[in-house]
Amino acid sequence: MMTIEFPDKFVALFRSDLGLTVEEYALFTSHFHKEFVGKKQHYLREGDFNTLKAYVTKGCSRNYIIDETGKEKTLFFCFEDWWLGDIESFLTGKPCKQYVQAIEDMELLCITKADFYKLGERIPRLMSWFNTKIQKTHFATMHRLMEAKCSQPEEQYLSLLEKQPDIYQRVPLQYIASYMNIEPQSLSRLRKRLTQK
Amino acid sequence: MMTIEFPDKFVALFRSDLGLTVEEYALFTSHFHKEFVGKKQHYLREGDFNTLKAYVTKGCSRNYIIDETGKEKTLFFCFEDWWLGDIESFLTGKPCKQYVQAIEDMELLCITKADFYKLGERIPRLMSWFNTKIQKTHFATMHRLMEAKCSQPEEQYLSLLEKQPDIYQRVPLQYIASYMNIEPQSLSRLRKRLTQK
DNA sequence: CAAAACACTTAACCTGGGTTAAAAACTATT
DNA sequence: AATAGTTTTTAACCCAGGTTAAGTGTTTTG
Repeated sequence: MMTIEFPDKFVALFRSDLGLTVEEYALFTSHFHKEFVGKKQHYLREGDFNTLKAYVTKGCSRNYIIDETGKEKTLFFCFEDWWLGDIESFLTGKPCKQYVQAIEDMELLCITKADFYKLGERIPRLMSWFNTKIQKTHFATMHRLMEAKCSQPEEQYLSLLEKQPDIYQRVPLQYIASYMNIEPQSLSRLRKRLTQK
Repeated sequence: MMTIEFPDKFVALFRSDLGLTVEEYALFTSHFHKEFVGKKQHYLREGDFNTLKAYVTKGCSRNYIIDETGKEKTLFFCFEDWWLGDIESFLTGKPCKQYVQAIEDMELLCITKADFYKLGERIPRLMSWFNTKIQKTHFATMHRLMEAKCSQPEEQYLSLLEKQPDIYQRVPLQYIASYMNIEPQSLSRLRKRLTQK
C-alpha cells in the first residue's frame, strides 16, 4: 500500500484543531485513498450515490443543477482544502440532485462513508467535528441564499472580484455567469459597461 | 406554575418518533414556557441574540433580511408545528442576521438554549434529534437556493399555489412577492396575466 | 363612525437581461 | 502551422419586471 501525502491544512485540521491523538490520526488517515477527476469530467451526476467523503488537494470544481428548461445553474465552486460532494446524498443515502464537475484536473483524498462512520464510533471527536461541519455548511448555504436574493449582478461581480480575484483566472466566465444567474453574454456586456466607467 | 398544553404533533415527535421515556419527556417539557408575539411584532431583529428554541403552536411568521438598498427580502415563512428563530445565531451565539416577524398573532412554546443543552447531556436522544434536525434544515435551505436559482416568477407562483394554497389566505401578497424576489406590483400584474389566460 | 394606515391594483415609461446570431479570440489537436 | 473546437465578445431586437405615481379597497384605531 502506497503512502499518501496529506496537505498541511488537512493535518492541522485533525491534529491541532480537532486534537486527534497520533494513533487516532494514523488510524483515520489509513482509510483514505487517492482519486483523480480529469478536467470537465464528472465526479458525481444527478442520480448517483455520494458514498465518499472527498478532500480536495488539487484543482477546482463546481456543483450545479439542470433546470426544467435544460439550463445548468451553478450553485457553488469548490477549491483546494474543501470537501467535495453532494452532502444531502451522503447523509441521506438517496441519489444526488446535483452534478459535480471538475473545472481543472482534480486530486482527491477519499474515505468511504462506511469507514468514516465506523471510525466515528471509535473516535467520537470525529463525529462531533462532522456535526459542526454540517452546521457551518448550512450557514454557508444560507449566506449564499441571502446573496442570491439580495445582490444585483453588478455588485455580485464586483464583490466576487474583491473576495476571490483568482476565480476569474481559474473559472471560465460562463460558469461564473451561471453562478450569478445570468447568461454569459450578459456578463460580457456587464464587464464592458464596467470598464467604460 | 401553570400547565402548558402541548400540541399532538409535539407529543408525537418526542414520544413516538424520538422515543423519549415518560420521565424524560416530563423532564423535557417541564422546562418550556409560553410566549406570545402580536401580529407585525418582531420575535427577533438583526443584532438580537437567539437564545430560545421556540415551537410554533399558533400563527405564522416570516424570516427576512434587509439589503443595502433598504428592501426587505423574505427568506421563508414559518407555520404551526415548525421551529422558529435564527438557527445560526442560536448555534453560534452570535447576533442574528435575520428579522423574524409575526404575520399573524403567534403562540410559542419556548425552552432556553442553556436548558436545552443541559437536558441534551442527560438525554442523548435529544441531542441526536437536534443534529438530525439541523441536517434537514440544511437540505431545506439548499432546496430553497435551488428553487431561487431555477424558477421563473410565474412557475414559482403556480407551484406555491399548488403546494400551499392556504398561504395566499394567510400571507399578504407583498410578502409573497418578496419571497419570490419581485415587487408587489409585478406579482399583481402577473396574477392579472394569469387570470386572462 | 370617521380618519388614518395599510394592502392591492392599474397604468405609463424605462431599463437591464434574454434571445438569436455572428464574429473574434483563444485552446487543443493533428 | 493549420484545423477544429471551445470560449468570449458584440450587436440588434424584444420583453418582463422595476419605477413612479395615482387610485381603489380594506383594516385598524382613536
